[in-house]
Amino acid sequence: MKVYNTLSGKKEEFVPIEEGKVSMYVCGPTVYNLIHIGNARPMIVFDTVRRYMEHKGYEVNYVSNFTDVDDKIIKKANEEGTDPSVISERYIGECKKDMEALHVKPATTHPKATCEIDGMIEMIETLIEKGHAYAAQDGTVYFKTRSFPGYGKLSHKNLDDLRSGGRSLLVSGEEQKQDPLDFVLWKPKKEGEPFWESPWCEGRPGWHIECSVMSRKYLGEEIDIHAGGEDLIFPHHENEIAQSEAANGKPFAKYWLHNGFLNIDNKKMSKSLGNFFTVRDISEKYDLQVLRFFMLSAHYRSPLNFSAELMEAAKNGLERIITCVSNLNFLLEKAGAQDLTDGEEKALVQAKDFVRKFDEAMDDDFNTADAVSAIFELVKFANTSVGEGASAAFIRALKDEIVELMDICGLTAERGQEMLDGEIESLIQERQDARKAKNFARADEIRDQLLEKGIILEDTREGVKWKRA
RNA sequence: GGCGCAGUAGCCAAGUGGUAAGGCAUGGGUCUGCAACACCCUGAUUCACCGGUUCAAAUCCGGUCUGCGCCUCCA
Repeated sequence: MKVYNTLSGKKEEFVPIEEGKVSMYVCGPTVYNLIHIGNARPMIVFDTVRRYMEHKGYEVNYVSNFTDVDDKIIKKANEEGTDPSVISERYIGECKKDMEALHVKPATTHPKATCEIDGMIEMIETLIEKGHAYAAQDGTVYFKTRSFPGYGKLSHKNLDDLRSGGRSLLVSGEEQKQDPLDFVLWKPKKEGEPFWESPWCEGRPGWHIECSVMSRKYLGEEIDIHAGGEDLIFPHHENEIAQSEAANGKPFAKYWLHNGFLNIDNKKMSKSLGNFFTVRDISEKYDLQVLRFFMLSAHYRSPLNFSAELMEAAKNGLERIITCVSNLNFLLEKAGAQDLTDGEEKALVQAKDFVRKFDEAMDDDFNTADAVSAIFELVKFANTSVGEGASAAFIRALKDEIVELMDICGLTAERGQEMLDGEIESLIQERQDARKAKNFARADEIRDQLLEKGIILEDTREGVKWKRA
């Protein structure tokens, strides 16, 4: 399995620190509002990475934090006249609902920054002791960027470029910094802000230290994978590396994975442009599984454009796969013969090629676009090779393959066993009787009646099928 | 200014040296009482442009144009 490592700028063979196990940290959202579809991309793609790893037999320890102390949370709390924790708890709850609908598995641990303050203070103390950090007059603690030789290795920047190129870095008004590139580890409280006691002042942690501490606590000093959006490469992840490696004295994460941005009409999503969508917005029109499928249709490192048309296309494509599975289930019930014929055995060997293609695509830096295309090819194969007289074993084998590949992607291809109301069932029967008697007016009337209730009927050679709209 | 990414059919999107996957949409067909649904078939002599390397390039090198991101605790 190869993964693209931002650190080296190359695809590398994935070799976990401990055989058979994967430790993975994914930077989570700041919980000040409903998550937007951009937040959903890393959740979906790295959940898919996790699922694939698990499919390969790895035991994955997956940690993703909630940043629950932040200016925006405090601002919102002040606006509502409530405590910041009320805001963060509310949106953690909402975020978890969205994740569930997106089929993002809960992390092994979802740490919250506010519960890890002691660990942060401890790491900051270590950094000061080792000469990598210093406290200013007002109690602000800064990381001394120049003290860490590897600074810039992730984002491939060098300090001198940053100095000469940086715009506001030099005029940030933070003249108490020894160097403009130094960043905050601990900052003093302002009036009305939540705060914690510390050796330097009453205050709260900087953003970057949170992840270094939570990652170490739940996964250890050295981890396999650290992931997040590409915008986090600098400064967030660069700073995490500096903090963790300076404090622990050993390499931090072996592989750094970053997803590309989600754009709207090739523009960055922003509230000011009015092209801002929350996951909840999308859920009003689509099963969120469609959003997941849409995101998996491109490679995770590419920028991905979002639009209503593309969601429609994704919906139709996903529907094709789901329909195939439901057709197979339908045929399964009707299947006469149970055992595979020789021809069917050969066909199943052929079908394995698509499964192999799927695995090869995923092994190549999680190329979900290619993996999904393998599923489509398998669907086509099933559609063309399952005819009348196909054996139950054959149909089931193909169906199981499709369902399993979809499951690795976090997609549910098999509709649950939905029970028909006795009323609906009898209406369908009545319509069948009417059709037999060529009373098509009555038949159409019943069809319309059911349609109003969201039941779509399909008359096929094998009988009447129905589905919910 | 510094660093980086991208430009493949109407749209989306794989492919990174060996002669263009897959999906959506369109068109044709099958099925059907009709319809809807579904299914099958259908598409780039060509990969932004110009040069170069090579037996061979969408893929490598140089240049040009275009779009985008990061350098502001925005995933």
